[in-house]
Amino acid sequence: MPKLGMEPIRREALVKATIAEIGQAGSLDVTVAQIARRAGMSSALAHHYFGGKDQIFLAAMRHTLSLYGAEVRGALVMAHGPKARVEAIIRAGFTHSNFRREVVAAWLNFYVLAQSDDQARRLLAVYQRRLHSNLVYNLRPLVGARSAEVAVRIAGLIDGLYLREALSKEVPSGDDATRQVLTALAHEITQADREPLV
Amino acid sequence: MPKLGMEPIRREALVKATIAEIGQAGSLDVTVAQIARRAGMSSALAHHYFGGKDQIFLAAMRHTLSLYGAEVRGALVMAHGPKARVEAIIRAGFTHSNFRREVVAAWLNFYVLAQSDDQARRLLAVYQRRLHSNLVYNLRPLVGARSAEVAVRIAGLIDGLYLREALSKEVPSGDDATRQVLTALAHEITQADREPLV
DNA sequence: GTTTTTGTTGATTGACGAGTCAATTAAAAA
DNA sequence: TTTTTAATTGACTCGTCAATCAACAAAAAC
Repeated sequence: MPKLGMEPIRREALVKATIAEIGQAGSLDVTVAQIARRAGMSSALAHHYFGGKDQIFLAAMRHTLSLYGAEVRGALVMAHGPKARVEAIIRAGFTHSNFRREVVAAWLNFYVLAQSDDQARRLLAVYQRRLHSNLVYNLRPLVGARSAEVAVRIAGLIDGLYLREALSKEVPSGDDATRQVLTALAHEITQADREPLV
Repeated sequence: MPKLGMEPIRREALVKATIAEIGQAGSLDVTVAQIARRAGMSSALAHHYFGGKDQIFLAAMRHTLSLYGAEVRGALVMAHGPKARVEAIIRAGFTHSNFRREVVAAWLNFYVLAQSDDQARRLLAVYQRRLHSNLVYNLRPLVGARSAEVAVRIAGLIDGLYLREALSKEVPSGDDATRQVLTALAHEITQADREPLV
């Protein structure tokens, strides 16, 4: 039955199945056979297309990351003005879709992987730098020269609240977290207004 | 050679070895044999005292957690006045010792485990609640009724900055992170001074 | 119509690892 | 002194899993 051009289809199916399996297990403790079965093929085929388990994981991570990136970009095109843009970035991180089991699991295990796997760490750095420069750029009109510093706090707060929300409740509320970050942002802006020359 | 009363000694050695192995691997992907060898005993003995791998991990997590708790408590007794106490809590999270390889690995894998293991999740909740109420209590004189809300932001910022610092650089700087959180705290206090009645 | 290329899998290998158990040692209790 | 109890391990079982490979199927190229 070899229909041609199966490779991209198989790869995508495997990536999705990988994310689903990781989400179900909560860890990277999933076998190639499980992934392949969910993707509707033999484990040998998974090895054939990806070469090894690590490659499959990396591809899954890249996919999760790019979904997040797309979400941020999508939110940004609909936002006009610096404040709306910063708010869009914040909101994008706490979307319902970002709190799905699989996505949380992907992120947490991504962090774990980043300790030992250089490729994972680099991927993470890319995402963080993009988010950071996005924030810095749009914060400048709001908080002036302190922009870079403020961006660190906002980004850190996003990550920290995401982590807490994802782990503490069964049904995470992105709205609570969003409100918290927006409040912090408001403080930063107020602060800037008090020291307009700094 | 059965000297009596070996159990607590063996347990402690196993817990320490577990943390060290997790730190070296960066993940929970360590074998009981590895742990036991590092602790200077056979793997059978590890099973004898702990019953299984999961129990060993849980004990290691509890140990890491209690070390952190002790650090916070130690910092608190030397701090007088609400502001100094809040600052002490913040500083305690970014100590050099908290950025050691093994400790970072323990925390990250703890988060991963908390998704699927109920005991781990409960342990994490305990730590978070303690930190939260500590913050709320000491923040009240500083920010009044907003205390609870502010505590969420401070705690979130601590976690987020810790995560970023631990993963982005090879040599994490607790000082940078501490400064960032203290600045955020200053903003919150300023904000409180502007709305003294709320 | 033959050959090459792409897709596909069952079967197998080789390694590893968690947990068990019977057996050994020596201290302590009786 | 005999017996119980704690400490300890080597050897073994049973299962799992990543990775490989030979072989087969069908479309495309020649």
